[in-house]
Amino acid sequence: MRNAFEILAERGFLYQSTDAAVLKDHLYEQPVTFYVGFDPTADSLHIGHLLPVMAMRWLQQCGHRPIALVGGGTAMVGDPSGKTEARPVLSREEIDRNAAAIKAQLTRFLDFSDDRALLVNNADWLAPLNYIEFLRDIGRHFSVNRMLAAESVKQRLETGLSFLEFNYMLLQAYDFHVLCRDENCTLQLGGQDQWGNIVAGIDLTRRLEQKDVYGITFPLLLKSDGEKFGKTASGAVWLDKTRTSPYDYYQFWRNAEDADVQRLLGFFTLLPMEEVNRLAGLEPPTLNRAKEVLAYEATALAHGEAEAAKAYLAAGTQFGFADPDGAIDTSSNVRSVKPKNQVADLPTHEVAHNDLQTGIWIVQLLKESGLCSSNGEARRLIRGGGCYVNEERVNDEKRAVTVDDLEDGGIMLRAGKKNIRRIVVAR
RNA sequence: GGUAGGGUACCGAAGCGGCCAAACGGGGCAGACUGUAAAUCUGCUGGCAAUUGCCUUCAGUGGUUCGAAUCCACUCCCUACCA
Repeated sequence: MRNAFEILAERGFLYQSTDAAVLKDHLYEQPVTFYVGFDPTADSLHIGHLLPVMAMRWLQQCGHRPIALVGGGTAMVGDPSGKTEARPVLSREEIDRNAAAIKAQLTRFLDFSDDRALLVNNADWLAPLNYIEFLRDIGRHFSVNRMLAAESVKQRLETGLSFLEFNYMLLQAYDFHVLCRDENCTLQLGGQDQWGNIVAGIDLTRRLEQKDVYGITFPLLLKSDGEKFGKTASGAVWLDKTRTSPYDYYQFWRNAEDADVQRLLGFFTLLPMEEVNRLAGLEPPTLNRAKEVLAYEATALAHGEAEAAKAYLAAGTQFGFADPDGAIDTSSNVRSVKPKNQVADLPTHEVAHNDLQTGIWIVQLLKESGLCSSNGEARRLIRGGGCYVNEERVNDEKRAVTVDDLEDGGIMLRAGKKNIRRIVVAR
């Protein structure tokens, strides 16, 4: 079996790590238990969480055991770092509910059977902590001088940070120690901003357990132009299909920029790197095939092959297929999904037959179908020439959509180039 | 606790009694161009109604005024220096 460390390195997951040679050996010698922290602030993961999840998947596939740690304890005190708007303080019930939902999503990526992966909540050990004991047993091991030297703290020092925020490092370090003690966890992974906390955890664990433990950070995922990744007009891209439909999820990946394709294939698909490099090296127009593969594979991981195929066909019917003849070789199953002559399986919006009979005001329909968030926005869209009914531009803000617009049992409503709803009559 | 400076729309940042739904930049959306890409150019960017209108918004509360984001009082929060 190939070494997990090599796989992560080759796919671009490694930003920093503790001594690479030692860590590599460590991952060679035995199955290793490792952990990644997640904030239970919502009942769904989004694309921003996906990089660690994929890394966990690779590690698990190499025989190692993942622990997903939900930061219930830290969520109970709120987030100090967002000084403009503090993260809401969550109750234990909310956290438990969110944790359960997150676990359900992780199940698509990780195998939780027979304790091959764990989900833990740090509230279990953080909440009962006694301040005096914590100071005595844990606080004594931390040097404020060293903490101040940490890059993350240095930056915050410019704008100021509260004592609570300053303490996050101790709490996270404590997490690592607990997991090492109770689950023999010897590796922590996290975003590149977590480096200081991870190192703190390593130091603490070494002192308290006399054990060597390790850390890895991931690169910060940005678009090639330096913009934040994973945000769209309508906010975050969620893994929950009721928040982000599989079609929209597919489209998010399909709309990747040229310059990002290689990295994204490495991170978010399971294709071998030779193939990733080959696909990413395709000449510009056919490079779109690589984006289709990316979108298909990523959607298949999150929602299953059937949903991925549906999204692929729907999007392709709408915008065209990059490689209809299958000339480009790929190991992805997308190659066996053949375009059929059928009504594209687009996100739909139902309307009552009566309403359609009398006619539905286009502005209202745009809003109700979720394409626009207000009537004003819908009007602006129409004024800007971005609204289409059945591929015909709408110029009249007063237009009504009626039964006469039905084609093949539905009405195509489009906002801009890429946002489509198929309006159907509710039965 | 003291002193000084701040809190403006998604973000940054002007405005400092009426012409302010609030300059400018970024972001976002749309149009053109394209490859469902990038870059570029153009328009839009609080809500409701819609040919001149109404409503909500400039940390919060209360006041002065015909009229406040702009003045006053108190409260909350942030930043810096001092203790």
